[in-house]
Amino acid sequence: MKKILELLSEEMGKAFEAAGYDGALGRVTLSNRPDLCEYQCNGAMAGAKQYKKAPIAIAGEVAKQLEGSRVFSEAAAVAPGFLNLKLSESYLLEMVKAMASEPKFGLEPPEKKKKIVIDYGGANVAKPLHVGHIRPAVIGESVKRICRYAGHEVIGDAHLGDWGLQMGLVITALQDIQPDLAYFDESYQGEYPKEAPFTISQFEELYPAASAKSKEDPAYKARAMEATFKLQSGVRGYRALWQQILNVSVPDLKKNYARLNVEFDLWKGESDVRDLIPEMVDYMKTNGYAHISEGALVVDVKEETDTKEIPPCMILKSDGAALYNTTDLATILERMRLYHPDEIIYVVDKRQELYFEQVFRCARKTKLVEPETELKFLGFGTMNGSDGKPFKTRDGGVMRLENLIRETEEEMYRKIREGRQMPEEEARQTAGQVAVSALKYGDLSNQASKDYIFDIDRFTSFEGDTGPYILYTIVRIKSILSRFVGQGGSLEHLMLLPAADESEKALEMALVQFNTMLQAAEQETAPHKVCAYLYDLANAFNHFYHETKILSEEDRGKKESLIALLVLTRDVLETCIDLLGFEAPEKM
RNA sequence: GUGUCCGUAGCUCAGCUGGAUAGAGCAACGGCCUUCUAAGCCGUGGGUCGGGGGUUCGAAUCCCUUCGGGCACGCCA
Repeated sequence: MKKILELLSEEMGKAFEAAGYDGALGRVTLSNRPDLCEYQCNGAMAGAKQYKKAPIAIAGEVAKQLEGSRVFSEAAAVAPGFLNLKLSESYLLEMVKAMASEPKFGLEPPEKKKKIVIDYGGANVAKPLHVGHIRPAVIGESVKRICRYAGHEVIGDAHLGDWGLQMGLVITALQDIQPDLAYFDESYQGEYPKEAPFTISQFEELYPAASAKSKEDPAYKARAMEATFKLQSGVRGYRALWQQILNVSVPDLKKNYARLNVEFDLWKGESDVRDLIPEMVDYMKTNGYAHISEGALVVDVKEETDTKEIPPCMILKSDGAALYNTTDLATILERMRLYHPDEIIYVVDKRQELYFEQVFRCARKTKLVEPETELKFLGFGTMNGSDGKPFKTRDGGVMRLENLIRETEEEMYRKIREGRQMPEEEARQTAGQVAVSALKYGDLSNQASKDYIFDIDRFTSFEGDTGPYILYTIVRIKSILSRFVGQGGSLEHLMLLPAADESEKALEMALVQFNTMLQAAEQETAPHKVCAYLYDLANAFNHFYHETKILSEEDRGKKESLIALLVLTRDVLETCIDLLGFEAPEKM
């Protein structure tokens, strides 16, 4: 179905035309003065100059055309030329009914169904996830769900960092601890053991220690680089050990992502494109795209229209080694071959914007992608502590993601135990769900591109614009519905009646905004719009709830209508939280 | 230096294809539970939208300028 503002604008446009004016002036927007009206149209003021007429006169003529309208119950011309509008309850009811009966609450399918690859998460093998990984995971997952809901085919790829120096570091560190392992014996010909010679918890110390050591000790770093080189050049033992590291690390990553309801369709990594690199480099050379500059192989990507200097995109370092650019470009090549996407979205730290600009230009210039392939950079800001600086633990270290989640769960559990009577096990489970909502909503309600301040007390609060508040609202609805069913009521085939009061009408108007909101969220890849909508809708519901007695309503038809409205509200709220990547418990 | 993003209430943030009295939440204060979850609802106070200029009937929103801050700027990812 069409969006409400489009329908209202069409209606208003007809009135403008009937009064002898350009119909395009009839653009209707949500009122910014809810005390005066529900919707407004400012077209009379916009058209005043064109028609050399006082805006109020135009508005008056248009308002006259709307007398007896089935859409607007009120259309008043107000100085200096506003058209203040109220929707008729019967028309609004038609909209709500249509929304309830149509798939996806009246969201129209996209004009063109796209195949989208979304690259998010930013995890590295053998390095535990830390708080810095929460944003790409949470934002990427939500964007994936939003695009998918909007009707596109979406492939989420974790694109693991599994091929760089960090692998060499971990291997070197392992060698120091267990030098006798068969993997390090170059004369060893037999099968390697099936069991990995290490556990995931060992990596937790191994990598940070190795990384620190390599910064201080050049000899150590040289060993790590050599190990990296051996791995990349295919030394048998190193490859086997690398595979063991993946075998241990990837399930652990999956487990941690799963706690945040983050699911990837692909667990590909940088290593997957290793064999494409020589071919790609050769292609860039033979087609004259790449040339040597300061010893390195580069592709120029600057353009006439640039307002700043764009450095060339480096394909190979002066020592001939591949780098991040190389794997990213090869990954684009691979994705085009395997999936041929219409769009690739990168959910990465916004500090990498210039870098990706280079990569995108390079991919275009070298025709790795088609001219119409969209390459989109979705940069996110830093998650800061209350001091406005990147979030740290109390002792100044980097906090593990697992610990952040656990601490949030503990906090939620404590609050639930304080405020509610609930069995231990149920309280634990509920705390888990509410904690995820707190973390995700706290993150997603901020614009992705901005830095934000992580405040655990604020996010876990049940008050205000928080995940727990949204869940609480849903739980309230579920509670009424289950009582209704318990009393023998059915949630099927309920007939909606026109809104009986202002709070009910306001709830319906909020509901009807759904398709508008979702389209904007999808087109702008903006999960925070879903959050803002959720909060508006939850507020509208809670206000309505306060004003309306539902289960004690004696008129059966009216009661069923109220229940139908509750069902719709619940469904929309739950759809929205699913788009953000969390879910509501039955009780809390 | 060049580019880029940001500066809105004490704090955290919306609003930015220009519209009426700039909105929320938190914090502060005051109301509302014999009745569907008060983890809720209603209300009060709190603002030179960093400063200046311009465009416009009208600017937080567009343009210019200035101050303050973040970030990026070829062999890291």
